[in-house]
Amino acid sequence: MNDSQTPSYRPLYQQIKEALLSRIVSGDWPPGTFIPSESALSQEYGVSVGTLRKALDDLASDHVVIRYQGKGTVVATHDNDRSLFQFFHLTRLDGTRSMPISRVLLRQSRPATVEEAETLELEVEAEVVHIRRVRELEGVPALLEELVVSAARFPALEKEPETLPNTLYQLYQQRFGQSVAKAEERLFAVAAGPPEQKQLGVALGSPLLEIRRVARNLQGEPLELRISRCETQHHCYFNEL
Amino acid sequence: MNDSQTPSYRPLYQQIKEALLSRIVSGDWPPGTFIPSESALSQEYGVSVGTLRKALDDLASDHVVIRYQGKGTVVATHDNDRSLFQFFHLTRLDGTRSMPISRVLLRQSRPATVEEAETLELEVEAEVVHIRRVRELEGVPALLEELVVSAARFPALEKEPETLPNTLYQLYQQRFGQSVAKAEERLFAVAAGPPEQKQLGVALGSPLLEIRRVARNLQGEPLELRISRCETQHHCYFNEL
DNA sequence: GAGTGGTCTAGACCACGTA
DNA sequence: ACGTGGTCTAGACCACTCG
Repeated sequence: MNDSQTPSYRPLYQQIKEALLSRIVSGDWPPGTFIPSESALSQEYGVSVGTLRKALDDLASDHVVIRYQGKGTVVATHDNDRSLFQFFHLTRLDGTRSMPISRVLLRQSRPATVEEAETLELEVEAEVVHIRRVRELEGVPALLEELVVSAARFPALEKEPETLPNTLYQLYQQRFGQSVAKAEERLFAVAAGPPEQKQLGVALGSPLLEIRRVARNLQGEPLELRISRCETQHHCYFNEL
Repeated sequence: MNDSQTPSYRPLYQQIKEALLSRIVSGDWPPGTFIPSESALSQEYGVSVGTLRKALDDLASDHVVIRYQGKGTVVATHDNDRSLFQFFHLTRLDGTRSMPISRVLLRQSRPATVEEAETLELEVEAEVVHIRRVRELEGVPALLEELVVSAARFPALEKEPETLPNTLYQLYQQRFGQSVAKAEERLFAVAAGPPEQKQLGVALGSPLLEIRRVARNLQGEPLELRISRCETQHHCYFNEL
């Protein structure tokens, strides 16, 4: 994936791609705005339309921008349907999706644990915001979620309005200028403990699906560590290969 | 994904892509062979190199062919490293992969259950081959796998040499001309039963990760139903979003 | 050096959305 | 009617592999 070697040759379209990406990251083109047309950009950078096009196509396949024929190219947001479902793999048994409804149980600021600091690449005991919530699918509590972000990167997140939006990533993007661009998930099977017993109404020790996700921004820096525990009687984690 | 609408307009490169795909499916170009060069194919089909190139790039991103600069374009096989790992998402906790070692416990031909017939799109009680095996990771039994395929599509599979290869998909491809091109996986958390207790050495009722996979060929027809139950103390299911 | 895929160009036309 | 992205062309040169 990463070339630590000096590439000794770097295609023009990749340089253009980087230039465009840096303008997006810098806030020059905020999420949701239309960027200049292909021909305008190709003139600005002094390259052919085809080369600029390849750069934009690359960004589109990375979900950084979305192209609409006849309209233009827009910087991706987290309220686009496609973007919403990029990070939510829990579906009904037949593969259809449904929107979860969230209820926040805990919101606090505290020092990071060693594991959290390491994962989020923070100083030891740096301040983090910790949120715990239950998410319902089809009206049934299905998920117990713990999530942790850097308090420095998301200042006063714990003081946000009582009703956090369902899609936290939208909040990260709009309030803090941090777009979740990619994530890694590790899945485990674990036994339900007292918290899950209480919140999800499952038996102590019954099997749950644990999803540990590290969400990253456009530059690849870790933004959020999220641990979800999910009951899989009515839903499952769906993945296409 | 699917256009059930009459498209009323179909880009040339998509038609070319289909034509190339049909030649691969038909066995005209078997897996592992190099197909003609871009310029040769563009002449044959009477289109520009750019158009033919776009068709090939599409097939490459579908993992149907693999392109090597300076060498040529080869029909994908299941012994390429990349193809091997497309369907195997179990990794060590740090995300690194290791090759599993398989031991077959059972191999029999029998009528399909209702669920199997439905999933594999077979007549009720059509004959299927059923294989059960244990797979070891790092020398520790980690997976108990049940898999079922159509006996008509894989004739005499149950009489294959005693030592089935580790990568069954390679066997499907080489012996039966069936390439697994894509798959859907559904993940659940389940409690270990007596078989898992015996084969994996885990406690009765301990949580296991269940992976239900339907593997499909290039045409999208279901080839194999596979149910794996996995212990997640030393390994996990890894997914990048 | 010959052949392959990868990049880059310049320009034409098409399909789509909006006004 | 106009501007956008999508397709298609023809040709040049570059980087890589191999004999």
